[in-house]
Amino acid sequence: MMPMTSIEPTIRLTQASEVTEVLVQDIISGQLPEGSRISEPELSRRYGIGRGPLREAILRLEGMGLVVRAPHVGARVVTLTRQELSEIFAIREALEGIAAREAARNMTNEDLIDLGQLIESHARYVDEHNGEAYMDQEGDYDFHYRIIKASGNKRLIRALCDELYHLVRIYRRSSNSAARPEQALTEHQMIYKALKDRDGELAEILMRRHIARACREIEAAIEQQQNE
Amino acid sequence: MMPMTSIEPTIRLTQASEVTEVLVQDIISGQLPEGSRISEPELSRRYGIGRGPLREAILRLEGMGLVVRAPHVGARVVTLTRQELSEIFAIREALEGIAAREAARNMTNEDLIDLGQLIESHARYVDEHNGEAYMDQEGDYDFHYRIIKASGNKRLIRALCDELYHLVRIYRRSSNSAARPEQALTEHQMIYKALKDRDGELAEILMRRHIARACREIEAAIEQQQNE
DNA sequence: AATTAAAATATTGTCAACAATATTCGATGA
DNA sequence: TCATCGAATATTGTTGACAATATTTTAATT
Repeated sequence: MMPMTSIEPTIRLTQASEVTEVLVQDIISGQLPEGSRISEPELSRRYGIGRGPLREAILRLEGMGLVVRAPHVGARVVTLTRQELSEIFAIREALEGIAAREAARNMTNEDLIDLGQLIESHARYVDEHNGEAYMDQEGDYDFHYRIIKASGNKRLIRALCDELYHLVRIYRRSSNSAARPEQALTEHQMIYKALKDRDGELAEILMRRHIARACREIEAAIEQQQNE
Repeated sequence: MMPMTSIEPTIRLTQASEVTEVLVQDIISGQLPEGSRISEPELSRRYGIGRGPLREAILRLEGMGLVVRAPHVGARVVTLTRQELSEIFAIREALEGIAAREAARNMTNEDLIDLGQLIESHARYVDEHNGEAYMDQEGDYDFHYRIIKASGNKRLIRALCDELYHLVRIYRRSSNSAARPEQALTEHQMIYKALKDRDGELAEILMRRHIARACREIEAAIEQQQNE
């Protein structure tokens, strides 16, 4: 056993999965804007692959909710109305709440230590940069990612990390959402404390409020954006 | 506008979507048992269609979580371990809780009247049948369906009705889960009252407890089933 | 006999052509 | 000029063949 010494782990990804990644990136980056058509012949030419794998990729995007398909008509990049965005956040609130609750039960002590270090590095960053930017919001994602992963619920992880988050990122691209870093940091610290205390109920409540607040901020930002 | 008088609304479904339905039914009915391989050539012959539409159907099943696919190996019907079943119920608890909360805000008065009638018919049924069977559990689904639909959250509806429920139904097939009807009916009535009072918070709490209890019942049934 | 290696087989992944449907463009009429 | 109808075009849906990979069978060696 262990016959081959190949470092390269023979991960010859399939074309369909590769082009799926590319399409996700193109949508999130805005190269394929919201509402734009997904033309099979065009993309087939652009990426130099047949329509078969491309269709598989589009099917996957539909599963992620990044694309809407109509029979005999084709696929379009989803357009996130304000309504839909708030729908997505409602789901996120529910799911991440559960994730926090289960994480409180399932996190290892090592997980907790790592999470504490992450928060400390965020705190330093916010301190040094006078509350600006907050690591381009990536740090926020890190925090949420780790808790979701720590929940140990595979379907939950898939639903949040592989599906919902892409949708949120689409929105984040176009809006320069403020994201008050001190406030967020404080909330993270409280959630962390609840996790460390293994208080799943409290962790859930705090996580839900954290996300609900972020949702309200975004809605306010949209409001403001529309009034200028 | 409105040029054609065709009653038949030109719903010429695509082969892929038709075979998707068939496969879902076959999986839920147990004709394709848990863990069995999904062979493309075999099913292609059996249903008399090409492999293209069949692959699209399999992709969709994967999106629903009914099937697990491995590159260059193929797809298998998912096998629901006890662990996974409890994962699914955790997600259901979170999502249906939110659905109840939003339904309390968005239900029309007519929706409420209809729901009340549904509960009354359930009550009559339980009364007449001395607490047996409870309409093959279909009535329970009806109740949940209506609340989910009434939430008005399209993504939530899709996640619950088009994806999660199929998974629960797979399990229900093999187990003759008892489902104590009086208890369930009482819980339904309480949820209904909260909805009528437009008390979203309470409706959410009650719905979550309702589902958590069902989950515990199922786990107990599994336990018992294994010990015989 | 058991284990490994190699060939044969079967299955999945991909491609290119064809069929069915939708969209676009232009012609015709009022 | 505008609306409506029809032909032309383009796109999606489907098929069958081929390529790449995995699985099974067979053969050979220890």
